[in-house]
Amino acid sequence: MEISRSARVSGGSTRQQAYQVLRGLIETVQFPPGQRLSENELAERLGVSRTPIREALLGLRDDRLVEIVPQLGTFVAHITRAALEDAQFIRVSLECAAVADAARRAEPAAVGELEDLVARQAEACRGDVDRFYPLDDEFHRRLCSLGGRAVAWSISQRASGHLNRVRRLSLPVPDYLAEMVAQHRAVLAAVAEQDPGVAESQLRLHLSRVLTGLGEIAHTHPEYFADDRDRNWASTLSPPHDPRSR
Amino acid sequence: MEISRSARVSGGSTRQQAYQVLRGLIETVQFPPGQRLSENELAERLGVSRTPIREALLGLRDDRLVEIVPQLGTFVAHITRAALEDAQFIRVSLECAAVADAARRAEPAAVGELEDLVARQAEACRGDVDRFYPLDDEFHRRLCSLGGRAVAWSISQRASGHLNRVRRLSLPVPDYLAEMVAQHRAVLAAVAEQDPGVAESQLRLHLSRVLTGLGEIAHTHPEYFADDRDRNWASTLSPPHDPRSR
DNA sequence: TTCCCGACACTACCATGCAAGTGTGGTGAT
DNA sequence: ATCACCACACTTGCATGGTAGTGTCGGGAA
Repeated sequence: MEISRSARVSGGSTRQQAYQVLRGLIETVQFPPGQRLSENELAERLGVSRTPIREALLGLRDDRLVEIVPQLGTFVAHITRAALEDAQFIRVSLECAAVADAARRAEPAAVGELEDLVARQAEACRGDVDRFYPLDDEFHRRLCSLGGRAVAWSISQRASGHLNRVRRLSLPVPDYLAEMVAQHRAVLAAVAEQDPGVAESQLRLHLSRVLTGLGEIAHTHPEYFADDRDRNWASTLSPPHDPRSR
Repeated sequence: MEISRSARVSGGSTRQQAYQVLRGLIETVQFPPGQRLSENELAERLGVSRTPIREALLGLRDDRLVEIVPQLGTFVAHITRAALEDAQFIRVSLECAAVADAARRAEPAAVGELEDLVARQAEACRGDVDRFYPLDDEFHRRLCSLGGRAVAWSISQRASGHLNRVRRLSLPVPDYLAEMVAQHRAVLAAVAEQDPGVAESQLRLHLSRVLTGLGEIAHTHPEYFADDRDRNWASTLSPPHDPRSR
């Protein structure tokens, strides 16, 4: 897995490439939670020195994707209920606020582009499912940009490392993907009709759907999780949100 | 300004201390926007090597407080309207969502502690005004923790570097501080009455107040600001830089 | 006087060396 | 057989050296 093959296309500095590669390996669970990450070993395998590796790992630590213990080692972070709750809170808060702004400033041209994107998602459901996730991310990113809140997506994405891992662990059931597409359509329709309230509540519903399969995943892959309490994941993770707020 | 005198008390690694020191110097505008920051010079002045300085600067780049131009230099970021809007959006979105949760789970004991805190703020208004800002931060931090959303404050604080600078530039008019305290009381009252909607709208009103003096500050300190549209020298000084991918 | 151009000083990026601390496994004593 | 202990291998944190690229400034030509 040399860096030249994995992500030379992404350009940028060695540090950025290393960050992208490592983040991808962690989010796709190719580096499973708990795995030890040695600066020396990673530097050798990626064909660079320790410095950019080290700096990339510091960034991943900010994302709570790795845990660095001085003089001991660096480890891929276990999935915890607290981390998932935090990530979900950040994502819902930022993206819902962003989509509300998007609904207020909805431009027909941009909405049309998003509809095309959703149509491509519907195709990807039936074809290669690995193509769905990038389209999903692209949808949410442009939804934020639509309201002039591109920063919402960048922060949300940065904080959603744990969520992306459980998303990857979820088996891509076609029905599930079709439901995603339908929810995207619902959000987009509300945006097109310039109804911030409905757009926000629809997006909130959509985002809460990501964690529904969590209990099952925690059961099939217990070694990926670190219980910071009980294992009652699904019950507390989608708290009854007040739909009337805001 | 050796690191041993400035922040040895903060403990932690050299990198964390360097980050704290530099962030403080930037937020208090002792390092004014546009100032050049040389790794070598900072390392010498703080009495450490370039490595922890460099890593601290990378963190400050994530916070958008410095701009690193490869092979050219590192500069304290100018204050821009876009950066302020982004920071404000993040802060409002996260803290409003957090305070809504706080209102739902309001515990009388914790509310009482916050009332004590507000009382101390009222004292600080008349006394040393420099004591007000830490109390202000503490109030917002504990408000987030109250609803189990401590992460909201940590992310908000990390993103609020630009806001903290304009706060520092605002002259501490006593009336202004008194108004802050009154708004804190209003938010807290809504939380105590377990009214998420009012708590959220009151906090939104309070947070929007921070930027009211912005126009005047931009007039008295034009050199600290960079119009993010024209001004030729600014475009060459902040060239189209890699869109934060770290 | 004005303009072009080249040497220079300086930058951040990356590579590497050294030091302090921790877990482990083997060895010796009991 | 069991336990204590010590040396070793390995870790990250920090210091330092080398490299490619950029802006600056001064000298020479027009």
